[in-house]
Amino acid sequence: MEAKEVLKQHIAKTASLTDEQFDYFFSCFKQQSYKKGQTIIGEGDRVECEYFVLDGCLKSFYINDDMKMFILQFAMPTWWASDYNALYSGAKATISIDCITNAEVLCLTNADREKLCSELHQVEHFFRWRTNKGYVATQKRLLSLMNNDARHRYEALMEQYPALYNLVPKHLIAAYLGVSRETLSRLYNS
Amino acid sequence: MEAKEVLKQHIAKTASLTDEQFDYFFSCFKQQSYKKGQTIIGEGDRVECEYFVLDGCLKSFYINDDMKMFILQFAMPTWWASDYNALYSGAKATISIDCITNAEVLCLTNADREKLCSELHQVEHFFRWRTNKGYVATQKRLLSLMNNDARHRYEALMEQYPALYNLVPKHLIAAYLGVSRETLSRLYNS
DNA sequence: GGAACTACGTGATGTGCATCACATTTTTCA
DNA sequence: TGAAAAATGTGATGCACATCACGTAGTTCC
Repeated sequence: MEAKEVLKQHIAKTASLTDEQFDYFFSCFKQQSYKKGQTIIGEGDRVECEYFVLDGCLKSFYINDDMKMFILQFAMPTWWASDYNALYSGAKATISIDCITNAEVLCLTNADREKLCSELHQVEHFFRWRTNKGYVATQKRLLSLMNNDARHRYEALMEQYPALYNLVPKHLIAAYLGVSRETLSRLYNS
Repeated sequence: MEAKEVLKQHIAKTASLTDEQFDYFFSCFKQQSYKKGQTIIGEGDRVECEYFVLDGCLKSFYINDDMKMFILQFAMPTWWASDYNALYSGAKATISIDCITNAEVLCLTNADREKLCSELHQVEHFFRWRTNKGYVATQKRLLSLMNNDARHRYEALMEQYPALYNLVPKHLIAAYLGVSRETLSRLYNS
């Protein structure tokens, strides 16, 4: 399917735009291809855009002082990703994004999003809903991290996103769950 | 200060409403008083409203099967609280809210918020920004939970919200940080 | 003002998971 | 296609924190 059509159907679930409005909306996006392993946002970068995934899989992550990686999100097709703190505030990126597989994305600059939101009420509506969904999901994950042990979290993740099992290396799944790769390995070999 | 004025100044930071628009906006809120210990949202309730805190302190929390409590948020004046998953989806509450101190709040029903958002573009703008802020803060807390040990998290919390130290019992701070009350007690007595 | 409840402190013990170390397999790419 | 790099498996050891148990101080409220 066309990039345009993918985005259109995605938006249509929560906002109703006329064809002209959607054409204008879509015209603000820039399509871009990335290779596996390529960096989209690096630590310390100025963050200009957010990214809508058309194809492939991204990860957004944080690396601490001991070079340990923590994954915030695996971004699959129709998911959005960015360092939203940096993007909204103008601060430098603390969250990085790179490509787990080759990827095809649509880029939208912060300036264009704000412009679209102020020009088209329905676009603002869409972004409110999207952000709300992310907020609720993140709260749920926070609770899961406090409440459940590593095995529970692993099983819950595999149940919700079975595709991840073959798509992303195990040590990245560990970095998402917040356990060491060794512990994760022991979990599913028993 | 008047409830109306508190809300007005709060909104004005991110949205510009005319006086008439704000009057209409405010007319959708219902002011309510609660006593210390009182439940605002109980597990399993239908959630009708979200709450804007004028005075006092609320907590939003989850209780697991072992009756262990995990606190998502301490809601202080000018903060918003609800079970947003239940509120938006119509599902029954899994998050509860009650009062740590006597409290004064403004209630806004889900239906009224959606109505206001669709009628007044600036209101939708406000709620997009508020939710975005919550999203970013929750992500940050998730990272902190994965990255830092209990002492770090405790010190970061006390630095950011020193008022909590005298305002809320220590075992609730423990439930927020995701450690046992015993461990927390040992942390700051050393 | 005394009983009941809640908050808090602190020792002893247990455990889930991290860390270190090294072997093995799989993937990458020149 | 063969060498280097990345991913994975597995044992041994250590530690941060949970849990249990019990004592004390402060608060609530009939």
